[in-house]
Amino acid sequence: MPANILLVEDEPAIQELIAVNLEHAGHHVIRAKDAEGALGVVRSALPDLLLIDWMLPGISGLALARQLRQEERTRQIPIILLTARATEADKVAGLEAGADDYVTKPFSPRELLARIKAVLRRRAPQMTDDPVELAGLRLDPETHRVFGAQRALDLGPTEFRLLHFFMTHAERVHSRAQLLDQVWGDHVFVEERTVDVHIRRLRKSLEPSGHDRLIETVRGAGYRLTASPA
Amino acid sequence: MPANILLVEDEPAIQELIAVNLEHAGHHVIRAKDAEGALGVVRSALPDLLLIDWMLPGISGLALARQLRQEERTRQIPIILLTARATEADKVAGLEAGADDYVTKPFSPRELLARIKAVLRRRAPQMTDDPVELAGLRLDPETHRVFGAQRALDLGPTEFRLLHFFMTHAERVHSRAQLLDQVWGDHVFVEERTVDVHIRRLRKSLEPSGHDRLIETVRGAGYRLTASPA
DNA sequence: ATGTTTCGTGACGGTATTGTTGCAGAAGGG
DNA sequence: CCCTTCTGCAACAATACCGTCACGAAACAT
Repeated sequence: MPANILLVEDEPAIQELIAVNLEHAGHHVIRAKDAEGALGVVRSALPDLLLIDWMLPGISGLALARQLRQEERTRQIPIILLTARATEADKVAGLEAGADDYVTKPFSPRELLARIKAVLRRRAPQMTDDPVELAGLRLDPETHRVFGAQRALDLGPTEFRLLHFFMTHAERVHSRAQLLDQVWGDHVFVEERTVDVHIRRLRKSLEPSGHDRLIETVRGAGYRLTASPA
Repeated sequence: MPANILLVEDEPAIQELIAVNLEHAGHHVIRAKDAEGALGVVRSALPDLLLIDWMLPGISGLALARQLRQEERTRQIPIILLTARATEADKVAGLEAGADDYVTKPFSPRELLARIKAVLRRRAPQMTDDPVELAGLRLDPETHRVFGAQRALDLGPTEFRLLHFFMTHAERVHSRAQLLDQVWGDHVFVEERTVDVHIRRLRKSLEPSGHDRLIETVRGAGYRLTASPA
C-alpha cells in the first residue's frame, strides 16, 4: 500500500537516506526541511502520513505536531516522530502532542517501514459525537464499553447478560422462571434447569477474577447476587 | 428511614401488635383487614411497602400480591408476605406472585423490622437505575438496550459490532485494515477479505429491516455507511 | 476491446456456545 | 435417621458463528 508521506527533516543527508528508503518501498515522499515548509506543503496537498524529526530549526517537531493536531484538516493525519533520545518523558510528551508513534534514531529501514505500515493500518477516524439511530435503536459510543467489558471478563454472551442482570437487580432472589424471562427473553422455550448450568458457568468464569461466592443459591427459590457475602 | 407501610391482616390482635411495633420504629402504618380494603387504600395513596398476611378472608394474600404486580402503579412496591408455614411450594408460589420476601409466623419484631429495612434497601437500585460496578467495569441499564438492539436486528456479535462502528463513524470510508483493527481488535490475525464476508452478512441481515443500501463499497478504498443513500 | 484488479457470494470446515440430560451430593422434612 | 427434593457438575449433541477459499461478476486501466 503506497502512501504519500511528508518527511520533515533538516539534515540533508538523513533526509535523503530516509526518502530513498521510503521510495524504494513504493511510497511517494514529499520533503520539507523545517516546520514552516511542512505547513506550506500541508496547505496545498494533504499527505497520508507525516514523518517529523523531533529536532528542527525554529519550530520543533513536537510543536509542529501539536499545531497540526489542532487544525481540523490535519487532525486525522497520522504522525510519526523521529527522535534521537526516547526517554519515558519524551514518549509521553510525543503522545500528548498527538503523535501516533515514535522511532528512535538510529533505526533500520525495515523498522521504519514496519512502523509506517502499522500506523497507517491502525489510525481510526474520529468518532462522531452524536448518537446514531437505526430502526428505532439509539447507539452511542458507550456501546463499545459494553462489549469491552464482556471481552475483558471473558464471558460468553449469555453469561454476560446473566451477570449484568444480577448486578442491576442485586440483593434480590430471582426464580429460574424470572431469570429466563429477563435474560433469555419472554418467549423462549428452555428448560429451567438450564439456568443452573449457566449459573455454574458464570461462577466458574468469575472465580479467576477473585469474585467468588458472588452468586448464592436460595434453595427452593432461585439465585441471588449479594454485594457483601456474609 | 421511616416509611409508609400498608398492613393487611384480618386478625385484630395480630394487626395491632404488628402496627404498634412498626410505629414504635418510626414507620407510618395504614391498616386493612382484607384484600378489598387494601386495594381501596392503594387506590388513594401508594404506600412504600406492603405487609400482607397470606391467609385472608375472601381474596388470599397471595392473590392480592399477584394482582398488585399486574398493575402498573403498584408493580414496583415491595411486598412482604406473612405466612404461618413456609414450605418449598409456598416459597415458589410467593415468588411467582411477585413477593419480595417472606416472614414466617411467629416472628420477632426485630426480624420483621430487619426484613422491612432490607427489602426497602434492595428495591432502591432497581428504581434509581444506579450503575453497578464490578472489577472496575461499570454496567448500567444502558447495557440492556445494547443487547436488545443486537437481538432485535438478529445480528451476530461481529455483525453488530461492525454495524455499530459504521454508525458511530458514519459518512467516512474505512479501509479493511482499519475495520479489522477497530472491530476485531488490534492484534488479531485475519485475512482482510474476511471483512468482505461480514459486510455481506451484515447487508443481508439488514435487508429485512428495510435498511438496504446503507453500506456502500468504495472501490480500492473500503466501505462507508451513508445516512442518506443517494 | 482486452486484460487486470477488485468485489460479491456461496460453500466448507473449525471452533465456540448453547441446551439437555443423567447422576452424585447436599439440604430439608418428617 | 431415612426419604424426598433440589442443586452441582460433567458430558454430550445440536447449533451458531467465524475465517478461509474459490469462482464469477463488476469495475477500472490501457
